[in-house]
Amino acid sequence: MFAMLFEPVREEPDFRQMQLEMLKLWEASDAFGKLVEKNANGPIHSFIDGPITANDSMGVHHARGRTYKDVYLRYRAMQGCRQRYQNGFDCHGLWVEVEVEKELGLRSKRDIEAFGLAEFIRACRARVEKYAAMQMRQSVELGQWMDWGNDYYTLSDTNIEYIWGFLRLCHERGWLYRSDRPMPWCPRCGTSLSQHEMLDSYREVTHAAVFLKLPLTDGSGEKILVWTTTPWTLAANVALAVGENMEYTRVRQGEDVLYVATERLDVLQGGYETLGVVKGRELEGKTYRGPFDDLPAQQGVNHRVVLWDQVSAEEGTGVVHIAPGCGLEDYELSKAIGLDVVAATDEAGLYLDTFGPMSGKYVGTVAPDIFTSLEEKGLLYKTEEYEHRYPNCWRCKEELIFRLVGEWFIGVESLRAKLLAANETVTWHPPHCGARMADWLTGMGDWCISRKRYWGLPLPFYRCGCGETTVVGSRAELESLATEPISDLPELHRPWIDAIRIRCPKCGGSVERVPEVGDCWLDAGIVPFSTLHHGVDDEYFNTWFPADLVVEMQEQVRLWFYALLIMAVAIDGRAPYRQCLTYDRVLAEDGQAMHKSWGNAIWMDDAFETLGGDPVRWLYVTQTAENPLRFGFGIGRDVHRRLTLLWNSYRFLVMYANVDEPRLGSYLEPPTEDLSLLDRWVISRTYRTVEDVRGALDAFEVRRAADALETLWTDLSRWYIRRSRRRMWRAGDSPDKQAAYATLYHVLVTLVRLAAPFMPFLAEEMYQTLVRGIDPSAPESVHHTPYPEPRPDLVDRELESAVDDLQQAINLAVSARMEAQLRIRQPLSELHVVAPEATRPWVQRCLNDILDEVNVKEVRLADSLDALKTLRANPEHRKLGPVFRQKAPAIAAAISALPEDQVRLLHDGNAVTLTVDGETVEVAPEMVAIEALDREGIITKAEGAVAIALNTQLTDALIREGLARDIIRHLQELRKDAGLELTDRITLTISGDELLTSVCEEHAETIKAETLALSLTVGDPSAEATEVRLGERAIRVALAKACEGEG
RNA sequence: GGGCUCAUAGCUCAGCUGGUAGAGCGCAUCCCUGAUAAGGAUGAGGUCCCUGGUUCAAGUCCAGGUGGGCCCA
Repeated sequence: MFAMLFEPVREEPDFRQMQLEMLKLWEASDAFGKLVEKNANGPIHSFIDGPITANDSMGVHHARGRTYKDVYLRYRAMQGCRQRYQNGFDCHGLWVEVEVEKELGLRSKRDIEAFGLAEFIRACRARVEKYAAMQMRQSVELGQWMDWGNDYYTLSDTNIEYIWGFLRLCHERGWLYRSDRPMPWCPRCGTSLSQHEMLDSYREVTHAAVFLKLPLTDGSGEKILVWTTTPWTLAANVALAVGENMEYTRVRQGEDVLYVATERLDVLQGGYETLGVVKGRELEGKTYRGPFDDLPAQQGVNHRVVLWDQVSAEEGTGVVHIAPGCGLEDYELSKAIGLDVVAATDEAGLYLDTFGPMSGKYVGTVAPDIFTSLEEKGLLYKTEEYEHRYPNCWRCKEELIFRLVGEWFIGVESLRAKLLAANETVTWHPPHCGARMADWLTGMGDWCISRKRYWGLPLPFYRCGCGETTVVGSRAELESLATEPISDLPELHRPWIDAIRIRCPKCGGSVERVPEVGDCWLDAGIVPFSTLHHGVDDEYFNTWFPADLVVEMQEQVRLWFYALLIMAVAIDGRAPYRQCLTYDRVLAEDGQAMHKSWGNAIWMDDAFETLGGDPVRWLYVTQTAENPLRFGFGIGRDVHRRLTLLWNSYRFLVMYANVDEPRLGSYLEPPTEDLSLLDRWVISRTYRTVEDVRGALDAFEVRRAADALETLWTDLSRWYIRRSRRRMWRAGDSPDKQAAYATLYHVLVTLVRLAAPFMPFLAEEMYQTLVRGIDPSAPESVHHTPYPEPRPDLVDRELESAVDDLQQAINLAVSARMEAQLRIRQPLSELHVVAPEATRPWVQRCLNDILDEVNVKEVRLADSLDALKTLRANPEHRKLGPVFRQKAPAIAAAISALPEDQVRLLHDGNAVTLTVDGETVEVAPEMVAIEALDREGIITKAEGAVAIALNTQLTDALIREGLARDIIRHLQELRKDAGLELTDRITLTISGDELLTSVCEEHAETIKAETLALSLTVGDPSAEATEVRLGERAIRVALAKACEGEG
């Protein structure tokens, strides 16, 4: 037994096992390290990784972006690029705090402080470390080649210091300010939410809305009808707003005279009398008695009617209740026209102690008390259930309130134009994300950067009683300003940082840090600077900044992409990225969103276990990035099946090459000797695919690249291998066989190298077997080989389109056979093929393929099928009538009866002379419509420019040959059942009726050759013979493995 | 209310710069078979969401509308 050429390949691919084996191989050979070394002097390709929140095990939705990232890093690496490969973990923020609170059984900020901040922070850090490690393992399993161990963590002091530097810069430029503003506020979490965090927060809820009548204080006794869906804010009312040009109707209802917008009169309950109408501007300046004027908080407030262009008549009464302490728009209006501002609640959503009997009550449940109070004061008109969209806390689902709080902001107005200009320099894929960014930049408000929480970067702001605010820009600066020498500051986090006080540079007073931490988008946005050593190593920074590529989810446009852009433009003046590739969400298989809490999320580990790494990746890359994508195991099975097709081609080569031990040539250089048209065709297809894949990847159309690959291996399997099987199967050596092997080998290896960035495990497995296994001097890993280069000289589009026509002809012929109910194994006598001018010479050279596939004895190329059809002339009565008048009917009858040779003349454009009723008339071609009919025994079919005619008539010889093929087919089945190897020889003894035995004798040589039989004896087989049924008939067969040396 | 996006075969989706509709899956019928728990062919007469417009020609461009999705307000 000689050594096999290739390591044998298992029958079915096991993608999970392959994944684990290749990971082991890479680890053992330090494949990634060697790649980095190999490309150390290559052209720079700078990719910056968006940090993943290290707060949970990864779900498959994380794999989408990570797959894209890895595809591009591997693609560029195979092009020789030098890259940084730094992965990032996002560490801070409420996400982590909320989970840690759950773990520790804490329910509020008070609980956390009682528990002890230092312990809490340590628990947060521990959670981040735990999940960062898990995510790293999962990412490695996905096949991501990153510089693991050299990851950046946004919790690092370095990252924090870079943000401090940025904040000080903002302060120096006058962008940083603190302001009281009504912020969306979660009473449970005790913090405001940023614009970023408001996403997904609105949901349909039903609230009790109230209509109340507020009396004017001009002595008229008239009242204004007002409506609100947030009754608790009435206690902070300072004004009523009306539309300047809106019309209000004065109505009498019982004791009351009410003002209501004319368009809203239907809100009135019961009958009323119309007294007149006024425009909103006529109401301006009127004063009224507020609903809670008796409260301490309301003392000194001047309640009046104001004009506002945002008042609409679509709901309520056309009069808007204004409480600047409880709503953003209200607050902005108050700033614009100088209204009083009344703050209403504390951190937990409880009324402040200036609210009399309501003090300490929770605003979320106070509505009934409010209604009672209004009722008692005679102000209540009516209440109703009202359904509307209202924001909830994205984390704990508590309904948000708006609360006047002091927060820190970065003013963006002076940056807006620069940001828009910088965005113009970025190439977005898809382009509309650029438009989305521009839209966001145009409408964005100032960036609220403070969070009243614990686990986050500490804002380095120190507000002195003297009015001076100091922004510390670095740890060194902190040390120089500190009141005491800093001896024990383990990290730049709360609570340790809170203990450091600084000396006010202006007055020398001792100042403590503000309690707030920063928005975690500051953490992520600073990454290009903190990881590229900005200001420390300029050469390094300028080498890698801006990034050539950033790949993130679409929703990150407003988030990370935005944070990156604003910080980079502020610090450096340039956009931090050149190309941005975005992708959409991952949905469950049924199109629903995936939610942990809905139980329909799929964890990465489960997906690996069930599908394996490459199928997960392939599922992603074969979908359009910019559209939402469905992920599920049903879809996964489909992907598995498609990849199996590629596996089968690989297995085919290995199996046959191990039998034949052919010379395979270089995997890098396409073969040139003794190539058949089929070989040239598949080589052309391969190199056209090289062009397509590179083109698509360069255009960031990953799906198009993956589709091109899949089409190639489909063509390879369904046509090249299908048509080459017999070339390999043939015994002995021949130039044609060598060419077939060399071609299949080169094409498969090229395909695998092209596919390597997409399916790193399968590609590696195939490369290891096909290349490394027989050539130890080849690169250690497929990922170390250069990405295949285009070879336009080998691409032959004419040949490819000829093969298309050829396949078309074969399909038509097979379809015709189906119609005639003639199975393929039954040989037929002849097939006529019409192919277009351009491809005919090629088709001519491929007639053998047609002979085989259609199983006919002869194929003829024809210009047209007309000669094979019966032509009939049908009279065109409209044309005949005007010319022949009364004779027309007779002439029409004569035309219908024309012999075919005459019809053919007409068909070719000639006139024909007829004798009708003894009279000679001439019929012109346009007077007839020619109809072509299939002749008995011939079926024709046409599609596009290709047509065929199949002769379906059987002869005795054809039938006998068909039987021989049936016999061969069954003998092969018996061979397999007997567990014989491909190359085992056999002996055959067959008995049967006279017809079958004579067929066996007649076709003995063919039967023996096809079944590797050394002998075929017609006679009485032994008792162990198997009966084989052939339709109505049967034969008995004894099949035995031939002994060594026999024959 | 504003911005973006999608609407193509039973299902999931392709269709680049306009030229007589495609793939995979499912289903049905059939074929092939030493790659074989693979592979192939054919089929369902698809209003390419609707209405207008540009054009010799429009899923493909333009306008308006309808219905999903995402986001902003």
